[in-house]
Amino acid sequence: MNNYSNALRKHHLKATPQRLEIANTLASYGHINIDNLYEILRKKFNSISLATIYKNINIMLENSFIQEVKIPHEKSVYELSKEAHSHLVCDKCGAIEDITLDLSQLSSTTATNTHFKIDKIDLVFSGICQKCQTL
Amino acid sequence: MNNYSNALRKHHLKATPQRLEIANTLASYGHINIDNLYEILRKKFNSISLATIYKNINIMLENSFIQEVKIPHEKSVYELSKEAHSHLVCDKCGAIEDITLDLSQLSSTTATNTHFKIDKIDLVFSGICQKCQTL
DNA sequence: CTGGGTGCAAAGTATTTGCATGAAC
DNA sequence: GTTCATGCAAATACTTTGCACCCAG
Repeated sequence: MNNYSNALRKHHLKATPQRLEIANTLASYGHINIDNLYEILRKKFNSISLATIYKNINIMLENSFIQEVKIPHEKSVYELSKEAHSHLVCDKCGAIEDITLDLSQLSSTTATNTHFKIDKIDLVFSGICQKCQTL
Repeated sequence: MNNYSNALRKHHLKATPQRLEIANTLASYGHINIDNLYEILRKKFNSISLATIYKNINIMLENSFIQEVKIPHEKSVYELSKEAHSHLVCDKCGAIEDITLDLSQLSSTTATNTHFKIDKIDLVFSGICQKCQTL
């Protein structure tokens, strides 16, 4: 279990026990939505407020400590910031996996064709994971 | 102005004036969120209810007459169903453009590497459109 | 200490539901 | 005629805000 105190402070966030637990939970689950995060944090802090979760998620997003991932037909999930990557979502079990792809070619071709200056690519593959294919 | 009566019926949706106007509005705007759609429809049907908008958007999604597009940091927008394509979003003016890309290579490589059976790809480029670059 | 975070309650916003009426087919 | 859509009002769900108290730095 990593200690995220310094990481939080680097992002101008005080390292409170609630925030450390959010960081640990994101680290161990990979991706999680607000409601699940709240349920998990309640086990450790039985009086934690949903407002605290929202306030922290919002300020962590503003300070780029975490990122939001928008999944088709689902509530947004959140993950710790890391190098750019894409996502795979299983439509059967809901599992979310990260995958690092080289999209530089796609990006530059698209920039040329559209005259957009491209800063970011959000890419989500939906399908059926290996485990669910065999069920 | 296309007539969407038959298209609606093909998707098992009765062709009401409200639905026809939703279809026309989506066609002319390309992409639109719930609130803007409501404001536009109110000009034609001054007593239209927001509940009607929500009910129609939901049933049109279920019947695949329209698709939802999730844009980073924005409310979802909706578009008429058409062949698979990706989106470009301008972070400055909010403009959304369609682009058709051949992602078959990317898709098959990813399927091989992850053992996912991939059904759908949601791809959004964020950046600055040509117009906003010159301002 | 001091600024900022927490928890609670309340407010605000977004979305869905139930039902009576009315329109599509 | 029957089925389903509409509009209204109410209910529910989701998210933010204000404030008193408390903790991290």
